[in-house]
Amino acid sequence: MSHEHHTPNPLNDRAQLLLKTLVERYIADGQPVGSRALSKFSGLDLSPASIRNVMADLEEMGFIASPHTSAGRVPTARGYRFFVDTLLTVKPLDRVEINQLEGQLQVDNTQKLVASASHVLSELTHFAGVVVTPRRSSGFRHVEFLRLADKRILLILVTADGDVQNRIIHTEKAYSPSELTEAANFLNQNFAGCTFDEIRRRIQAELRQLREDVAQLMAAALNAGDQAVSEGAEDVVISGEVNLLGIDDLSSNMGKLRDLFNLFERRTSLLQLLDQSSRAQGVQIFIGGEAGLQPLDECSVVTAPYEVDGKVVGTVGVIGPTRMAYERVIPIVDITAKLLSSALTQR
Amino acid sequence: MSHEHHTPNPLNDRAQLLLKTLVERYIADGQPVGSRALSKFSGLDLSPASIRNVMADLEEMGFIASPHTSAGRVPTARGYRFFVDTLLTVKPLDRVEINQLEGQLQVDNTQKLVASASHVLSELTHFAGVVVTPRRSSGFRHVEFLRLADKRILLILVTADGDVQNRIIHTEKAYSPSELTEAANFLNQNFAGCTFDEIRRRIQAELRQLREDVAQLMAAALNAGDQAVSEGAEDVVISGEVNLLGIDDLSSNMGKLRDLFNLFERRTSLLQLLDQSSRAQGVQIFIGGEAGLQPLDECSVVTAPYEVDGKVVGTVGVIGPTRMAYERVIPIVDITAKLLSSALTQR
DNA sequence: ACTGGCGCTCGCATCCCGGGAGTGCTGGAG
DNA sequence: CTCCAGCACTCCCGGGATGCGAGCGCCAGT
Repeated sequence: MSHEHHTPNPLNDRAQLLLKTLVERYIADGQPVGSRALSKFSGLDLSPASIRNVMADLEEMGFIASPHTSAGRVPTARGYRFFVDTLLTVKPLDRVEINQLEGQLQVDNTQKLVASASHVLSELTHFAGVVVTPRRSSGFRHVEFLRLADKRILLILVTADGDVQNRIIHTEKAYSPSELTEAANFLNQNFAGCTFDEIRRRIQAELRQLREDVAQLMAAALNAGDQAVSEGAEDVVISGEVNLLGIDDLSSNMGKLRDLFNLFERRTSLLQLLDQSSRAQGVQIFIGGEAGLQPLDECSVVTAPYEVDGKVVGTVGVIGPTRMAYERVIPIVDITAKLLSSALTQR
Repeated sequence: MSHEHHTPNPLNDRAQLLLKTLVERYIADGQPVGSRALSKFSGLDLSPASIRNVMADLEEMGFIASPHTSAGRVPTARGYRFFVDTLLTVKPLDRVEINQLEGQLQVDNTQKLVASASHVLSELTHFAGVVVTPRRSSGFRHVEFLRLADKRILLILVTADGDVQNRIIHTEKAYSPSELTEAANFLNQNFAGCTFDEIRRRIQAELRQLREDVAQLMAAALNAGDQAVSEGAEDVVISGEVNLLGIDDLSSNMGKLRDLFNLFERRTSLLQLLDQSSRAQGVQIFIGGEAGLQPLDECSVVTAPYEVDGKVVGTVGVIGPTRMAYERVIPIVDITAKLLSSALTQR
């Protein structure tokens, strides 16, 4: 019995080094890497022929594959996975870049903040940036009823996290301004800080003490609140999809490209994927179809959750081709998530 | 002297009919139209040979052109122009479709309304829908200061048209709730209905009668108001760009397609184009490069202004390939503009 | 264990070639 | 004068055929 085969463990050092340089070369060039190229760039002093043996092993184990008989090798999804898990060396962003990034975030408004974060991600990576809008903390803070016309009232609702929703209500009765302020004051003074469910429960009791029409008004407000919380709850903001048109890896297959962009419009399934990431902590990477969505076969998604007051409330990420410069994208996503967290926390 | 050449006026009746059917065929098929096809579909009982003579004339006058020697003819930009100006017969939408369209508009909110209008346009035409957000009437209606923390105040501003802006202000001093309501009341009671410029002028006089800190607060509100009016003034909402990926007229030239999508992201130049249309009244059509933007040379833009209370405040439109079914798109854009107008007016 | 060499397999670019579609022109018929 | 059939011509397009280059696997030799 041979005490050891020539591939004792999953991967010996030499194979790892070669896999690493192969992936790096391929990411840089975009073209299948041959044995000669590898022998030049690996640093090891080996002839192409020897390298070919290792490559054959790597192929057998499913880390690399050749598009056709006489092309070089290309990393498979599994190859990329191993690469990012154990071979990759990320270089953190330097201070200047971080400041630059921070400067691009527009902090005056949650919506703007999220939009600018998404935009920054796409600008820096030249791929598509995605941000899942922060989950509402779903508390009630303040309400205002404003009379627009006899039977149309502008409802302004401020949630606990300081976001403002507005909505126009059509009523059956024409309320006077004093009725409106009365109703608003009642809600503001008694229920600030409660969740809408709480309010609904507690209000049942007090409801009969109020004049009927005012009660009706407040019911409308509650409904709007529920709707605002549930519907506005989670959405995903995408920026720079255009960048993906320039990526030749993707734009070769027109059909695939269409599918991809359709995925972006459908939002929901993308949201599902991004929500997965918010359970983990730190940067997470989905390579190729790992996410379970076909349109993404040739894409990778790099995500990181962000938090406010220590609780995860959303996810930022980048969608690009599988062949992306992970060592750059990963820290960018990481930092953006952290900046977004701190910007949201100190509001 | 010959009293008349064989093309007496710009176009005789026969030439017009042939041009019309040629454009219609081309719009339907997408393939260059030959003389034989024309002789079959024109309704005239003419042989291909005779038709060829007319086609030669049409080509000489620049209405049609042939991609290469032995293909049929395709309409030029000028051909399309003549077609839509004098040859086109639009069939108005039937009642059912209008109701359907109206049902898709979400009326509870200006932003939603605009977004849904854009979406509807793209759905119905299978091209890209664009809507320029309504110009602010720039009046002040109501303001609210809400204390978030010691030195951070949520400013809620309602403009005359019932839209709500919100913004977080960082102040040097920590205001008490009563100071905040005082300032808000002062503004609400004295200046409702004024433009921000007016307020600024009139407040100069009264400013010294107020406590300094309160004055500072109101100055912040005014600045926010100005900014809201000017910045939020006009933006363009685009939907269904994805649809354009499927159009083979466009997706053949990958480079052009990129340019087009970049145009969509840059917004500003698109906005300029759409603003032109808001000066005219009724549906307006820009064919090919008529708009002066190269990325659009193979596109047409069909626009119509919409109004609130009889004043034009924005534009809706569709961007698609030059080869589009104008007789369908035109009424769709027209009706959408009208529905949007009435939805905004009765708010 | 490593390497040089050999034969082999593909992809890709090029060229060639025939079929098809459509045109312009011309001469003749109504 | 109008129309039309016929003809020669041009051009696109698709399908082989061919040559080249890149890369691989294998093997024998060090």
